[in-house]
Amino acid sequence: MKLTRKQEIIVIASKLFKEKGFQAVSMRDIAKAMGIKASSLYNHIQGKQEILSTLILEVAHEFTNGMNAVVSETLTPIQKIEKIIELHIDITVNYSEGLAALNNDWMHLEEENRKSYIKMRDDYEENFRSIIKEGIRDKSLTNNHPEVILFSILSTLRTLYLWYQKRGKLDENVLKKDMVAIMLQGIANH
Amino acid sequence: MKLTRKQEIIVIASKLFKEKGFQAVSMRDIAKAMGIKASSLYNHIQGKQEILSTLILEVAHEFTNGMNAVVSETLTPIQKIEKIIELHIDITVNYSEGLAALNNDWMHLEEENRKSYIKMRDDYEENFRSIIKEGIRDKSLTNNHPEVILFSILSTLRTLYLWYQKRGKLDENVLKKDMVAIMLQGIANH
DNA sequence: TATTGTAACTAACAATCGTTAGTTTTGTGT
DNA sequence: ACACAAAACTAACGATTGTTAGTTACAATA
Repeated sequence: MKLTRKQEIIVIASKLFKEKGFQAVSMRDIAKAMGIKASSLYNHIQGKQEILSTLILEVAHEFTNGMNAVVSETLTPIQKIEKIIELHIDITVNYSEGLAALNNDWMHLEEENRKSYIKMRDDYEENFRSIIKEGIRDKSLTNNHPEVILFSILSTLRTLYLWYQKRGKLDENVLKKDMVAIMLQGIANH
Repeated sequence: MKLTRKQEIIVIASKLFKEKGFQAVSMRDIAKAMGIKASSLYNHIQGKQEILSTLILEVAHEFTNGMNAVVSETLTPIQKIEKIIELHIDITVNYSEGLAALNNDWMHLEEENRKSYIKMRDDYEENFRSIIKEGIRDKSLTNNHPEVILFSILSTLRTLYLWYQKRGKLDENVLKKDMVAIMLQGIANH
């Protein structure tokens, strides 16, 4: 499928953002990477802020939709967690650069978009938290502090994009299997 | 203990960097937070870059020294991993803002400092990797891909600073116990 | 061939950036 | 009261920022 010029700009900008961060990339940097002048970018986009918000909100919606799908299924807490791990891996593979922007540059979103991003993130975490608490209640999960469990898993899943590229040789399914094993069973042999 | 004016600047700047990132904080922002003019900062520091490098390299040395101490002790791989978790928690508690800079803004270090930071980080990871491989060899650790184990643990430890503040009520020792349990035994009840 | 829309261009804007030079204020010890 | 050092100030610099206005090149369509 052929990209529109606008999409091309967003793809190229996202790669620069991932390397240097949103604030360190100028419109002239983006233009140079496209082989055009900075002012020409404005034939296709409204401004720098639009690039960032498009990138981040697209990924945020992927997470929200994915989580909603998981929640609405009738599964055990552990099965739901496995689905969530799968969701993160899929998004990491398909939206690596957007994920970097979401993790590192969300605070540079303008007021309105920042608010709706934070809302989506909070809702996402709250759904995840509920699943964990449910698992602790029915004794399928260990009785550790739910907040520590939540952040341990989420930290790993959220920074997967930093590692996935280096591990290109590692198959997506093998990665999923190992990650599920490590998070559920731990790394100690017993 | 009383801080020098230089140290005050670095403390205040680090808090701003943690919120907005290095590039989004101007010397005028830092000065305003200090209640002085931007040019007055130069009576105490060489420039913006010095603030960043001081912050990051200080924390990086903490990690290096801590890891060297762990490696030189005669402990089982699992005991070494516990020590490393402890190390990260300690650094998180004492250098929260520097840790944020290290994680998010290391790429804005100038050539020489960036190189030495990367060297320290690579050495750190290599030491950690060796411990994990040793654990897999002697069967005290599960036979998952060592790289996946490494990144799972390190992701959690490295982003702890993002969560620790919210969980102020959680005692440092309880946190350590839960994190060790989760990483070693997993979260599934068995 | 003439028209039209797309996408590039040049030139410039006001604002802000890190930093420097030179000067004045403030506080301390004699 | 005086000297001296520390630390603030004002003013400005050249560079870079995101963005706008107005214009030109080019390709497809009528």
